[in-house]
Amino acid sequence: MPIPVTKHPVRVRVAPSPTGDPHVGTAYIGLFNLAFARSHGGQFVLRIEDTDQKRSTRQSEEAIYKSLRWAGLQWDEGPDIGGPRGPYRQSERSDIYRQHTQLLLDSGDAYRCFCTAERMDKVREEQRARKETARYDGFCRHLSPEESDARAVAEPHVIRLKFPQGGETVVPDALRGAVVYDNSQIDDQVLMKSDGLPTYHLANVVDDHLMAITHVIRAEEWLNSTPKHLALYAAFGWEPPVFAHMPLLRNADKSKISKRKNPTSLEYYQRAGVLPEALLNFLGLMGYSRKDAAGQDVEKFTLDEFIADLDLARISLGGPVFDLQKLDWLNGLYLRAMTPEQLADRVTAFHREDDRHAAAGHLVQERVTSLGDYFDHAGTFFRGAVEYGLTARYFLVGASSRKKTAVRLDRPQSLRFFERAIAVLEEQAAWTPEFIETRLRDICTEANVAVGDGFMAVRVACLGRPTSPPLFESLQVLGRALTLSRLRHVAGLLADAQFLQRALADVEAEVAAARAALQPPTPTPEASHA
RNA sequence: GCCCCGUUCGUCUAGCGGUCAGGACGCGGCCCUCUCAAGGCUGAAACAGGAGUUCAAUUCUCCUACGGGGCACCA
Repeated sequence: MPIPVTKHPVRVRVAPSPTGDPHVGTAYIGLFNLAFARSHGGQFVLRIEDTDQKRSTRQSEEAIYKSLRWAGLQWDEGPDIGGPRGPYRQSERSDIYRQHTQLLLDSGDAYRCFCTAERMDKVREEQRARKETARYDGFCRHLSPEESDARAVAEPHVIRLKFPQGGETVVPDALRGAVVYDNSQIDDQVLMKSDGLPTYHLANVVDDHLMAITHVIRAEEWLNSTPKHLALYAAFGWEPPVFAHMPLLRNADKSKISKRKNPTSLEYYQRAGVLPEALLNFLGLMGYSRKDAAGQDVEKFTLDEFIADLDLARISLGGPVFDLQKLDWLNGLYLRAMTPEQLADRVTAFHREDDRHAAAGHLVQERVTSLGDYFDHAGTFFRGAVEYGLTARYFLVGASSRKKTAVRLDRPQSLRFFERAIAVLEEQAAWTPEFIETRLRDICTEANVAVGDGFMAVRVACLGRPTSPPLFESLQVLGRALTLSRLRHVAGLLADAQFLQRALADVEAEVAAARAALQPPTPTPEASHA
């Protein structure tokens, strides 16, 4: 089934929400959107969905630009570069949403809802008690226009879509055909929040239309809300775009990819020395595959080749597990394909453009004995995961203490200690040594362990060694993305009850092998007879 | 709980009624080799289960199971 392309030019978009780190899922969806646009001579738009005032930050927005550019996903129109259909930041489009909401109010396709949060909670509770689907009960749906207008003056309210009751809605999905929904399953979605800002559903439909988006290629998590979007297009009298819902990237346990179980921040990959072309190549293998003219599977390809080949209809819908091992292999393939000069240039550029060196130099200066010695001390700042051998024993918080009275945590307690550390360091705050130190001290106190012991556990987890420059400055240099990924990695290791035993067994095996190598060779029977 | 989507080696996938079910990562073995990688060769490894349609089902239909997603004044 070919993807319908009736309108020209093709216009697609990626619409991240600037809440937290730039996400690898954004790059994944961005890649397919960009490639689709390019392969049809169309445009790729970046829109910032910052209607959640509480969580959106400008800092996160900047990080998204930086990371998407790094990855090589350059947009044709966006908040930072403008374009004919702007503004591209939803927080700057409030008037547009207000006008369109008024249109729906006037036409009777939307209505004001004065229900309080308390009432909504109660309704939901009752529905749950009766084992019904929790949905809005339509309490305000039939208020008279007069009452609605009168109360609107003083009472806080939201505006809801009057979703058709009865019948069904068919979502034509370009990847899976017609998906049918019973309208009774769908409730009256809030379109405008009481703060006067639109919800995703309204903003997304209005913007997609005004920005002349022809194909909405987005993650599968949106499939179930598409009937509401279709209802909005209908209420406005607009022609809906073509929808294609991509499978969700998964963790190893098949759940939706999450930072708990995978590095999801694009900054992580950049700072871990992953080549952007390798990352895109890898993402292009998720749910998709290609063959060469001879029918052989092709694993390695450039963005241009991906674009030339792209056929959305070939996307496989099973959720692909994001496998770092294969990414590593691909990255190595790219590195090996370079000439030595190219490799040197890339390494040099990677380091020259990296802000870690200025601070790392400061930390390492007192410890280096030569220029070449530098990376012995600073190398850990420029890698992804670190390997732990015998040092894994420090993960049992307290294992480093020489004081007999010191508290030592067992494995589950240590795991909780690390989880706590992750939680406090995740907090949206400036990534400074002061912030890190304060938070880590707090959790040591909470856990009732000596700060030296707690810090040692974190040091080994994040830097790989029990000796390092001052911890907090080091973590600052390492950066939030790498620090958290290493802490999460260790938490994952600690979650395995057998991990430490296995690490110990590995070490013992190594020692045994070394010992065996030291033994004089036993004379062979032949030798002794001779 | 309700709704929706999905299900081929551990993982990414090819397959679109008749195949020894192919490739890739990872894993094992062998070769190459001063080490380690890389590279070459090679091995183990999958159609979730059950009905039906058909001369023939991995492929089509239905049911079940399992996985995922959604059911917010978050996106």
